[in-house]
Amino acid sequence: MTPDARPPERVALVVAPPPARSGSAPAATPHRAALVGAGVCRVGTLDEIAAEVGALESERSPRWTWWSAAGDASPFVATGARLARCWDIAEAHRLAEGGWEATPQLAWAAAQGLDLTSLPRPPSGHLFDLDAADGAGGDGGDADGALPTRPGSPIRTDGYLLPDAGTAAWPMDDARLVAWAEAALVCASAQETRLAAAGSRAVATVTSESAAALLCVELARDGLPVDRRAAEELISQAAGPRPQSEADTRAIRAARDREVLRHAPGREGTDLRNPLQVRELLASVGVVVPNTRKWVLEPFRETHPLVAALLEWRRAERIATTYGYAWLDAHVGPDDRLRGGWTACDGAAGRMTAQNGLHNLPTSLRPAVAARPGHVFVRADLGQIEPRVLAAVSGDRAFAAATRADDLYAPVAASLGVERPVAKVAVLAAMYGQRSGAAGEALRGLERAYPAAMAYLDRAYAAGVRRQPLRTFGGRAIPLARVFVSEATGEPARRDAAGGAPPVATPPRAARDGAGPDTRAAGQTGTQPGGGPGGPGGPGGPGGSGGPGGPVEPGAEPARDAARGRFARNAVVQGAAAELFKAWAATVRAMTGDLGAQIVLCLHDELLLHVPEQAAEEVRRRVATALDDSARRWTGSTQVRFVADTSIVRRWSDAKG
DNA sequence: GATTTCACGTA
DNA sequence: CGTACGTGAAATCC
Repeated sequence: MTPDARPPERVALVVAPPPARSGSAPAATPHRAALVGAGVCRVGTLDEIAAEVGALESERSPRWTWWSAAGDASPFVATGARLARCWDIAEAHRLAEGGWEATPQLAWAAAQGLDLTSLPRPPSGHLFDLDAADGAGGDGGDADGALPTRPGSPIRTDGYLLPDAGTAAWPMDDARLVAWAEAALVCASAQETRLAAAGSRAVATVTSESAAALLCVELARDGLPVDRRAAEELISQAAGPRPQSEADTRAIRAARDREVLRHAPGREGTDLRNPLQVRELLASVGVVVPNTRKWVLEPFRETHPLVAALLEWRRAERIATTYGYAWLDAHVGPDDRLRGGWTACDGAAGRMTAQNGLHNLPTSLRPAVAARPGHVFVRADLGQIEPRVLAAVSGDRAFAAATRADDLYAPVAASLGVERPVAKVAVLAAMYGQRSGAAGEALRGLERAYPAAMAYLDRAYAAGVRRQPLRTFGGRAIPLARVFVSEATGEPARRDAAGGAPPVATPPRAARDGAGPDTRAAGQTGTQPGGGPGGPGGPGGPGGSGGPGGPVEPGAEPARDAARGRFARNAVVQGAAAELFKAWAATVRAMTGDLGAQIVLCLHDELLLHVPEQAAEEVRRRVATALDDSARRWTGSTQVRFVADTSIVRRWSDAKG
């Protein structure tokens, strides 16, 4: 199909944001779009531009370039357009700079090498913005007095973008729309130049991350096919029949509660949804626990019938509240598709995320995910992806040799002279951090057998502790400045709201500007924790550079430091696995679209495709081929083998490999 | 009304 | 055998 080997031409595709809403009027859909590049410059209605997009796609297959897929590609995806190659400026920015915020203003400034700490912000007050939309509707500058370089341009004389360019507060006429598209071209090119200069494989990563972001828009559009009647049946088994009224709801709830409370005479008033009261309830029957979590209670199952009843109650309550009828009604459309928002990368290591239960649907409900008549699912799981990824990113020859086995742990066990389960635990402990050290001996064996892989993990850990810039194999910056743990327990590690940032829902960062001590001020020379893969495991010590020298910094806090170290060690593996997965998903998307296949679910190491029955075998073959192709491109070699278990099923729950 | 804590589902 | 994510209910803090 591809006519030649030249890199595809960039064509910017942008849409005007919906006009500022007046009063309580609902936000309108964008109605105009622009397309600029490859010798073409068009402005028009969405329909007009969609026709142009279709023609260009089939004739030139350009590198569609947009500020973000969600903002600019959605209207075209909605019409059913299938676009092959793209460059997503927001995703490129997230990759290069870390964190989640990726407005055009921020991405532009970073790409231009401008100081991010003095990024111009819009006037601020919300009420104020409405006035600004009218009053400053001309090409007025903002408070800084910085003016556009020329009428209609979003670029200020000081090099930054106008703070409200691209928003409803900067209403776009056709001239502005074209300038907005031209700015996207400039920004993307600058991003590419910077990424290429860094000498990494980051440019390739951006293209697959961009494809993943476009896939996310398609996933949100298409949804996951659900057998509604099967879902209702499963829910009713767990949570009882669908309530017909408020009173009915209360009665069913009370009945469920009674099954537990009858084991505690005299305490029928306990609110089972209140953990404190539950703890007291348990204490009253002699079960004294620090908290009432499932794994804490599990050992007490036989101690008192109340415990078993409570655990069963929790299971039912989970279905009733989170995955019950309300969930079904809210998120499964009239076409029997479960829909939620998707993001191409989380704020930490870069995995995909999904909302509305798409990523944490209890296995007990999975039989309800069923192919439509005339269709089947092709499901594919990557096997042992994380240790295989570690072999690739660390360049460890011996570990790479182990990946040639279908079961990687078998040769590892042989090398260490231990049983397979011991080898497995040791590898997992090495990758994820051993806190309750069990496999000490086996770990030392790993150090001897696979020194490069272990050193890679150690370097990541050290970089995390020292807050040194760190990147995944594919070039994604890992945000280390913001990881902390709650001091007391030392347990729950979380990122603060500024950086890690929730993707779609309820961004609570409304008035963020402090944003914490964002350490990416200057260079951001991210280092990978290991030597390049091509090189002979060259242990080119990254952190080196003298750095803080002493092992303990002034403000060192062991609990937090260790948590950051574990986070970093996990992130370089998990994040690289996410990169490979997305490259695979993008390749599958590209290779199977012509057969009518639709990717309907991405689950970290698993793909679910909805395909016409007669195409199933061919799709299954191509999914496997796609893995070989994307793995070879991603690793740059054939040393590390990746394996996928693929099957053709009618229900998601069928035939787990 | 927004944020935090607890709990639990997935990988 | 740890990290990450999203969700809901209740408690807590303005």
